Amino acid sequence: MKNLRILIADDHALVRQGLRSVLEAQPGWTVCGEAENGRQAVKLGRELKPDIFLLDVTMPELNGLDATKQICRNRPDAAILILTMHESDQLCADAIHAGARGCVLKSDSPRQLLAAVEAVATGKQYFTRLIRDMSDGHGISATGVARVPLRLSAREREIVQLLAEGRTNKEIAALLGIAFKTVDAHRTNVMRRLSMHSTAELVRYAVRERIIQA
Amino acid sequence: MKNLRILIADDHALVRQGLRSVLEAQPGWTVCGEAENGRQAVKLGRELKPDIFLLDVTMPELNGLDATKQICRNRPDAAILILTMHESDQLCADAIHAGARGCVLKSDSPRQLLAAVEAVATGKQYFTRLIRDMSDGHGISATGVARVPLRLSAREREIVQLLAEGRTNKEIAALLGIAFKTVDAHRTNVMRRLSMHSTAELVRYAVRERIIQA
DNA sequence: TCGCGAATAGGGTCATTCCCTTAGGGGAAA
DNA sequence: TTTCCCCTAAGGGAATGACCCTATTCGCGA
Repeated sequence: MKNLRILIADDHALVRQGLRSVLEAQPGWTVCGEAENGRQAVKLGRELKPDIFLLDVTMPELNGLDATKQICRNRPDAAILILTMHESDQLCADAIHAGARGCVLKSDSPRQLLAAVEAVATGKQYFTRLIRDMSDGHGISATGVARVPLRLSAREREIVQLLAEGRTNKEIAALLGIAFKTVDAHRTNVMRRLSMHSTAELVRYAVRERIIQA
Repeated sequence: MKNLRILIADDHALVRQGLRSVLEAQPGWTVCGEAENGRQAVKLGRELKPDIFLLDVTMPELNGLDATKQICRNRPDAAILILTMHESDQLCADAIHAGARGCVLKSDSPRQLLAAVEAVATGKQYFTRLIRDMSDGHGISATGVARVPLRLSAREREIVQLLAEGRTNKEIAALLGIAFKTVDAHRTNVMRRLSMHSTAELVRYAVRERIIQA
């Protein structure tokens, strides 16, 4: 692996320290700067011209996604890796749209972070989503490289919302004027696609994806 | 400074790595174990008997404050330092009440973390923010009508957390080493007191009350 | 035109939730 | 000591959810 200069941005100093210690353990890799918000990251990016940007999503003043957009305008070839606490399909989609090449979780292992940095440095994409059972084969490969973030159809979204609001299949069927079994089918489909096994997980998904408010 | 053995608990691997690199840079200090949730921290604490516990607040299965209470029962002399993302007077008060000796923010500098560890190791307290005077009334509404705060007991909160994480009564019973019917009783009690009628509502409650993260 | 996927509907089976009642022991507070 | 709350536990029963199937209709786009 060639030499790499990396800029890290996270509002938590202790997290920055963790990232630095993981990244600088690789020969040839250096953390050329630290930012504690998105605005600082954009500014330092112009000055230091790093090879890689590693940006936390939630930062004061300017968040990671908006920072990504600005950095992409300044430096279209920049390799930007988004760092997030919660896994979210919507976030992955937003990150791609903003111009990021990848997405890593704070709960991922140092090894996964290194793999992600190496991937985006060589022009590839890297998304550490859990590997999901997607029968169309357009899902996520075993290497963690994603093609298409998972999306729900409008109907599925509607039903997930009602489920997450605490309604039963039967109530939803009555509300929507469809059969109980149809509601059950939608629920089953969604849960299988998302690799979930309980209502609780579905509710948390709905909150994460802003389908409902907690 | 004498030798110190430290146990760290945080659900984010990259944060653990950061804490480790900061702590182990001190001569004589070692991180003797890592836990990714509160339950694991309690278990490892019994086995490894560390001098210091460094516990994140928000963790799956068992949060840092409830873990603190359990560790204090096992090892009354343990020095427990709470790690949190958001600064909050209420949290500091809760941490003291649970038995912690200090509170550090993830946005604090490595230097502050080291100072905090050194303080609690020598029997002192360390809080990065002052604690608000908590003498003002609790449980009485503005109209003067005594209101039951609908607070959950520690055991109930523990079970609500596990339920909201998607576990079944049976799984929780196995995890806590109690009877399935006891878990069911706790769940039923909580839901009746909170006027809830479904798991979904319970999950949303848990998210609102920050018992779990979405 | 053909194929695909979404939405609809119905079949069955087994596990789980939800709600009721009752009850003993322990600890804290009065 | 007595009272009260919490944790523990159990039995029973109705309702619901979780997870398998297959199948038809419809609209969109290759």
